[in-house]
Amino acid sequence: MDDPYATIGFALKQAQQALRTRMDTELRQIGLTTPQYAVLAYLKVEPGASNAALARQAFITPQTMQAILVTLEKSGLIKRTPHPEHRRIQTTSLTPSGHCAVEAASAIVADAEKRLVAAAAPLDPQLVTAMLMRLANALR
Amino acid sequence: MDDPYATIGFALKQAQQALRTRMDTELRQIGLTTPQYAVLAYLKVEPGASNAALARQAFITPQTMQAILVTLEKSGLIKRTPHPEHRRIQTTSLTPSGHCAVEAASAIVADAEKRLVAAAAPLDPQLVTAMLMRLANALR
DNA sequence: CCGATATCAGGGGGACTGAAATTG
DNA sequence: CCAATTTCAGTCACCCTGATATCG
Repeated sequence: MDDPYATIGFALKQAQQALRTRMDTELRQIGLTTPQYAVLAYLKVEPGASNAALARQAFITPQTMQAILVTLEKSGLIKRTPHPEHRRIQTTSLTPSGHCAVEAASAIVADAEKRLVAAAAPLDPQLVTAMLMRLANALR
Repeated sequence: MDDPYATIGFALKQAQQALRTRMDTELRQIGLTTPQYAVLAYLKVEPGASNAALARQAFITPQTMQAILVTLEKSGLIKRTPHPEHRRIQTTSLTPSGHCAVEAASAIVADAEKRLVAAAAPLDPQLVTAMLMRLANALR
């Protein structure tokens, strides 16, 4: 391993860090962090998800997700209500204000995605996405 | 943007997070974190780099890099000596123990990289690396 | 009793901004 | 005086482990 900077691992880290930094900077204008946006975006598609389910989806511990949800609930972007049948479970969903935030964030995220797609050329974006998913799965 | 999970951005995040989690877990056995390893690996190739130079290379602030270097110096993995001509500048280099740590870490990192290369197939690893660098540059 | 869920408590590494001192 | 470097101080979101309580 002569040059560690010519590896997929390092390039992956730098690309993701650039994305994270950019998104954090832009999303701060509407009071969101990148992980917070990720949760909100998932809740838009899958309303009613539990803390544990959200943690599994994001590959983090339930305790970490719990902290994120507490912050989002304090901000009034989500509401958490006990599950009708399993009262131990808290179902999570977006508030109207939460929907608003996701809407505002989507413009920012779409712009970043557009840059990524352009930079991936001439590779097909879908092919790149599929390849990245294979990378993630290969490490678990 | 109907399904945010079919985007390059999300796939990039998940792939890097999987890599980060795996490397953190494995590197902890030799007392290193991923960012710490990155610094050590860079110092092996470019001995004598300054704090500011390291920060620029990693795209983080000098203050953040400073904290990482302080920890590494306390651990005895690096030594910092004033620059012979510009006494304000601290040149950084690996100690023998630091070289040892990089050596031990390289086996771990090489294993992860091998998995990545395999998962990237049938795409050429060098092509993937180059594409990821383009992604990073497109976001700055 | 066990498994899954939720939550409290504590800690740590990494990232930022702001501000100050030094040096060339 | 200015620019670059280093460093101190403070803050924060994130992620972890451990422990506890509650359901089904």
